Amino acid sequence: MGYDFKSIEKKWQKYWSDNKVFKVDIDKSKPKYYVLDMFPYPSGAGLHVGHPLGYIASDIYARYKRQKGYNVLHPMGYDAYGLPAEQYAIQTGTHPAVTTEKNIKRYREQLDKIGFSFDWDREVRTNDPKYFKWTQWTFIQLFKSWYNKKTDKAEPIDKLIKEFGKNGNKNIEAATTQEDIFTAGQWNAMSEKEQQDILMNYRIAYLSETMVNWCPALGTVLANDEVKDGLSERGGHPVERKKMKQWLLRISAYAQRLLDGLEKIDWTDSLKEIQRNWIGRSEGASVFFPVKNHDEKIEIFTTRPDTLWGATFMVLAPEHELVEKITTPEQKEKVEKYVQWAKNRSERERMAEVKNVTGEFTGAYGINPLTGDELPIWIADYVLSGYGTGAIMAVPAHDSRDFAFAKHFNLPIIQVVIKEGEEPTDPSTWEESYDSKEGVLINSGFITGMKVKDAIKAVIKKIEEMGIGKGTVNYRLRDAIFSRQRYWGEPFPIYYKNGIPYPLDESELPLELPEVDSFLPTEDGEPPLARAKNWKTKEGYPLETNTMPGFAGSSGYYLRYMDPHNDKEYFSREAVEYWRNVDLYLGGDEHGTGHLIYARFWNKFLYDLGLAVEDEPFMKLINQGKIQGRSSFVYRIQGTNKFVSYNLRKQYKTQALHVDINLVDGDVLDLEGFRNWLPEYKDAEFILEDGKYICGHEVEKMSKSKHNVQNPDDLIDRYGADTLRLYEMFLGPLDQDKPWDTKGIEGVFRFLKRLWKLYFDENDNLIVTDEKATDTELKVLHKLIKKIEHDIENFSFNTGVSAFMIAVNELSDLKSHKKEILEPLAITLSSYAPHIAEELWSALGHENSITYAPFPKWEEKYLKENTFTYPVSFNGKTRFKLELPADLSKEEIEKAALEAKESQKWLEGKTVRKVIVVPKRIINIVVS
RNA sequence: GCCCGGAUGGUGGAAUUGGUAGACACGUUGGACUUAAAAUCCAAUGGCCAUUGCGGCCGUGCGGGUUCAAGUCCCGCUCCGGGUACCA
Repeated sequence: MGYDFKSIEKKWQKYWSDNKVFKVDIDKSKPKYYVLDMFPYPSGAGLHVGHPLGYIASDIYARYKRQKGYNVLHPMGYDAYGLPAEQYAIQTGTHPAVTTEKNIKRYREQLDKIGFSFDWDREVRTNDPKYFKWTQWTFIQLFKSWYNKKTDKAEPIDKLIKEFGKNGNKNIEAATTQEDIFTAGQWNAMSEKEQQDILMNYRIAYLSETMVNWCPALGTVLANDEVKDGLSERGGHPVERKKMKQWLLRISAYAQRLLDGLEKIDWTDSLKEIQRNWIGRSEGASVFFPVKNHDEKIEIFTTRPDTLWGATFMVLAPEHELVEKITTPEQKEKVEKYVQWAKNRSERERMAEVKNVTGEFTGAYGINPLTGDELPIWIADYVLSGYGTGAIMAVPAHDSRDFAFAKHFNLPIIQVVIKEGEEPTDPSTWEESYDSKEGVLINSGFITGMKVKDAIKAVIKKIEEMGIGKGTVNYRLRDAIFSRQRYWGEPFPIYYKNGIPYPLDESELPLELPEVDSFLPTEDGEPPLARAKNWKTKEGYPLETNTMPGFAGSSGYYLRYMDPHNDKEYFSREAVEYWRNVDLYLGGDEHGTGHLIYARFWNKFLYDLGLAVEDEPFMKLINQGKIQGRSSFVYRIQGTNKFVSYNLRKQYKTQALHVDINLVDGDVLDLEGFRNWLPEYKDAEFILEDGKYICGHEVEKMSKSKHNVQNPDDLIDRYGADTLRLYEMFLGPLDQDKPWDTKGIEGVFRFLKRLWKLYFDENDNLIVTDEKATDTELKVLHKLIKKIEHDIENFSFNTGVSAFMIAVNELSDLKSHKKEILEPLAITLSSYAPHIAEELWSALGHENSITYAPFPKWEEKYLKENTFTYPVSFNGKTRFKLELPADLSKEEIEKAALEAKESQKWLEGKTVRKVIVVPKRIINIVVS
């Protein structure tokens, strides 16, 4: 029978599940360790081999940590809301809950076959009312909170209301869109509606009329991170800018904390960089420019206040509120036309035409508050309404965009910064602007001669003294649009009374989705929930018809895992104080600007509320690379049904067609299988080479349409889960993208069969003995333990697998069948290949699972080498090898090397200049 | 454009962080076992030259440099992948 993986894996999977081997509870006698995989969306297509890659790695780590004595929390669940199930519902009428349930079932079956050590008792699903109750609850807290800049945290809105009643808002420093100052008297005199409108400007979850990314094809708005290149990330549909009333989360209030938090977490530099760019902090100054013959002032933002003397014009975003007021009658028509044109352009058009310079003169002039110069005010869509103040001073000499604009419209260019030691030149002859912050100021009043950095500080100080501006920091990070005009998501716990939104009482939660007759928007463009009958509170007030976006449910799930069945609170104090936060988080880096920002924000908010106990949710994060597909191709001679083998294809005019990789074995096509694959190939003819049809191949994305999807079930069927686990790890470094090549899996399968043979003979008799192990055997074992420990801790799983192979090869050569060696070997292997390890463990007479067997300790004494084989080089070139006792001194080594008979040939007629000896490394003899 | 990664045999990849380049596998070739195949085992396998023996030369995308010694460090490129995109 030999290594019968099928029965072994079935047996142990059942054992783990029946005995709840991986169930964990709070155990204060042990240190905790929290290993988490990114929340999967259960898609209808099921898993392909790329999906479990991260799960296998995290599972190895979780199992290893258990053996190192940690109490390991390793849960799994489902991010169950999502567009695919809803799109399917629209097409077929099948309720998304039904589709989702079905997909989850399939997903679970696939996961179970791989032998993961999840504590399934902690499973959560975002569409489960017991779960989303707390998503809704958090939303209510966000609604009832404001961000106090003085304490730098979220605080209850009630406190703010009291303060308004006492002192108005003059003493409040908040993250807010409220600009007008009011007194307590004014506040108390306001109507309920007026008060609520003002509070809305402070709430962290707030309703606002803003420009949104509207995707007509999906019938919903999208968050910034859900739009890529002007198209929706899901489905690739065009996205427009549209002004709509939407729920938003005031994540911008947390921009600085999100930035600072990156310093203390162990993520890859590239991911931190992605987040830093997304947050986009820039320091500069805001300066007020009076408008000639108007009372209005234009506030501009600049990172280069030192270049104020180089400003030659101003530019407003077409949407800027002052455009209408300041435009002169003569320019009115042109300006209106431009504004209209800019407004109607789609996001994609705008982005595609970035290099085209467009704009219009308003006829108005701004006044440079430092120089008194009059600057023509233009509008142009290269200035964005959403960033800074939507207005700039243009310094064409030192900003490439202003430069292009000035060139195009023939506006003056004045140089005010120069590289040290250079002479000024005429900017009108320049090919490009000088944007660098390196340099010295010229033609700039009191800052002339200063270095840029000092000049910036000096100007900020000056404008602050003059009261015409101040140093400010701007962030690119925008508030997150939090409502979707879709059905399949969490309903908002919000109702409207006289048009004013109010949160439901917490006792009303969870608010479940209503039944609807169709999953499409209504005829008047209302979201699907508007179709529901009786979508109102028991008092009869209408409920919010938007639903929450995908990231709502996935932003706090790691906290819920700590205490998933708690129906009184999100999670208990006790649970969060024990589990705290995620120690190791594994997933793809495509979540850099989405989930990973939102979850950090969500966590910080809960931290401010005193619920979360750590202000960063994910301490260490590893991005697993993607597994790419390896596509196979056949070459059809154009216009025929004849296929020519790869190496002969050049002789014909051919067309390369994807062929199902299951019909190809080592690039050789299964001709019969191919003919039966699709009806059109039934009568296919072939031109063979050496009697075979050789296919071409290419590495590309794994996808159904490319017929290169490898699904794990087939491989498990043929080789078993342990082989699959080992092979996925063996493919290469975890964080690198790598192509999938099924061929190599044979190698790890052979390894497991060889391993098996260390324990059993051909007749399945256990051949493990109690004989004392030799030093050589012990060295093999301890070398392995040391290496595996090191590799797991460094997430170098691929080299770990080869270490196992080396050890098993060596033990096979030694014909080693000793328990003293083979028992620790089984434990060491058990995190990688848990099924076979359990089987071996039980064959060795153990009755408990290997899961909690302590990880063996390696000992230095077994690793000692008596001799070392030195590579001896001459002038850096290795010439021969010399075995010497390991404990020789440098001088003795040098002597031995020079005296070795192989050395003579290289020393002949040469002078020894120098001998470099690095003990246990190398000997290098320099001759000339 | 800007910001990150990366480039090592026919293939996936290793290399204790400056110290024997190509571990471990796949593939290929040859051999053993077998009536045969599968499975298994053994051997060879970076390139070129030599092969009568030793052996020699070249070699980690390209060009320079530092060093006794460079895949690894520095400078300058090329190509590939990812992120971002008028963010003032």
